[in-house]
Amino acid sequence: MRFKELFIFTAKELPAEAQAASHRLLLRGGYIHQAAAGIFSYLPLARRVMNKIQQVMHREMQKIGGQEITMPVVLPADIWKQTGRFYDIGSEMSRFKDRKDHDMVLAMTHEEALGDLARKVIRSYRQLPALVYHIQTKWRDDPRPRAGLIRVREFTMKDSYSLDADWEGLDRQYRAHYQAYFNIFHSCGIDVLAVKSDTGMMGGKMAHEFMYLTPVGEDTIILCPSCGYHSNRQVAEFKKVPLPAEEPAAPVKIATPGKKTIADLGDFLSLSPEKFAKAVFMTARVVKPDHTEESLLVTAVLRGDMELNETKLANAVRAKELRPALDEEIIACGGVPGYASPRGMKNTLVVADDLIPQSGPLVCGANEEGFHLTGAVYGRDFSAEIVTDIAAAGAGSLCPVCGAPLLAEKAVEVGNIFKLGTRYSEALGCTFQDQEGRQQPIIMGSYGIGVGRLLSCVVEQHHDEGGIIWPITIAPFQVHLTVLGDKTSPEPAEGGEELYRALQEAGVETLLDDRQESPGVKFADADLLGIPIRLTVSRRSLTQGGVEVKLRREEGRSFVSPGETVGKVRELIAALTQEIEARVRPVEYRE
RNA sequence: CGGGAAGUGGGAUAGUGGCUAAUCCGUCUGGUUUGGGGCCAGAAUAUCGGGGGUUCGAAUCCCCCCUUCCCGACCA
Repeated sequence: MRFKELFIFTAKELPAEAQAASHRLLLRGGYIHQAAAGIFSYLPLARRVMNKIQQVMHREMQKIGGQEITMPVVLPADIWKQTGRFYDIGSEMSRFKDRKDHDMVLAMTHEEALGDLARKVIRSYRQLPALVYHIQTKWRDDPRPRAGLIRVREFTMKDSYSLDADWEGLDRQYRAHYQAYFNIFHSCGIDVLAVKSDTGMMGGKMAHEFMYLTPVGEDTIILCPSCGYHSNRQVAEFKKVPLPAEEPAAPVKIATPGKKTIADLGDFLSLSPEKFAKAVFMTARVVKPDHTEESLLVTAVLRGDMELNETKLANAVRAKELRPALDEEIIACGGVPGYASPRGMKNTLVVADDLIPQSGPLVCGANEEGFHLTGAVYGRDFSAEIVTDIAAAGAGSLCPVCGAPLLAEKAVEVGNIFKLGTRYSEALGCTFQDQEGRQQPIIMGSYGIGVGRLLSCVVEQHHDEGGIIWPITIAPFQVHLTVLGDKTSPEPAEGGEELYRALQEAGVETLLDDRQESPGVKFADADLLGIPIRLTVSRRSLTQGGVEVKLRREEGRSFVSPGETVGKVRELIAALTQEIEARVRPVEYRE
């Protein structure tokens, strides 16, 4: 490809809104163009990178027996009604009516579409197991797109779906994906961590997320530096240390005017936070079996030194949505905001963290303006309908495995795998006939990777001040050939053309910068675009033996004769490719 | 959805009631230059996000709306 003919523009300056490095560099390098919030066009360079990423995906999917299909982006709403997600999912899913007044949706994922397909195709256990995948557009009307391609509304996802006759089969496909996903990320040159995660709107039995650690991420990962335990904060466990046993005394009401927070109370009573029981009020939206919804005030009781994990609480009460309760809602159920406790409240579901029953006497609200209660004991002075783990792990919490202090890191979720089980097959009637002639639900799994998000994470990991530094496996071109010519000395231009032709014939993907620009512009653009192997033909290079060879990531440069250049380039491509592929290795599966 | 910020040629900015809306980058034409965004000369491109209002006069003040970004809620 000749730079002159490339459909691209590069920029020194860019819109002020771009913050993340990948966003800035992809914009400046002319890789992407934003059409609206979270909606992008992909220009030739980005398209080429995505094609390469997709090649890696095809290769790894086919290695584990995946067959490529394509499912539609516009789907009939009926199948989404059958699984219930038409009702469970809010405005993140876009709906419309076609000209015949049928309810339609834009696919935000394809479990329903695949289920609909599978129930028509699969008849017998002889057709199982099966694995199909596609690379297709998804639309999720996210309330807050951000950071370029990291979080968008329209995006391309590689999603695969496994169909099995038994749970062992699902387990095999799940583990096969676990390895295949590491292979994909390693082939693209990024390091990820697989963490156990919440199943969220997908439902199902188990899920892992593949996390790329970066400060621009929005998820929080809890890590143990000592034993390697790691988990998404949403589901992270940690070791809770009960307080030393204490003689329970009778509860005493004490005046605490104006002391509404644990910190204020702690100072006021000279007690540390773990001596308190705090009540956190959330309003949950719960979907009933008839698809109607009801609101419910949930009173979460935690020890004063702990924070509420909303995902854990939402799962404990099976809430579709959970938000902080308004004061009016608390008052309506008999609570006094700032001085509230489960004592004496009505019409509320009380959920206590599992540490609460193991705690001795605690200070809690008296449900009376200006008063707290000391010496409150679980079971005697207050109780809960549900007792389970609802506390959030954070930096400094203790590792559930080895007890060392945990770390918290930001991360981007670049992929996920779900053991769906029979959640979709039962709802949609995807059954097969087993060896005994009985109809059984198909056991499903689903597995996704966001292509654009992966691309931008690669940029996050591989860039410097000047621009991107692509891993050779997914670079838009392998070689960036810069020609510095001038009218009085046509030799560099001629040499460049000749070399370009030779590289083309050798099958090397080459971008030839044949523009009439100053050397500074050309080198700056080459740094920005990030093509890994750099060749320069100039008067100076010709006097030094021929062609200058340099890697984007290194300062060092060498000279080879024009005749040796293609061979040298092949050598470099092989070495760089091998370097990346050496990262592809078996990984240990961990729950 | 809550909080904050911003919309001025293609991009980045200046311009807080008064002349023909300014500067840098980019673009176009001609010339020059070719090892790190070079130089000279000339040119085109703006109903100042949209609508309404106040005023002799509005990019500037007021009201409504739209869009984008950031933080949160939410989300894979």
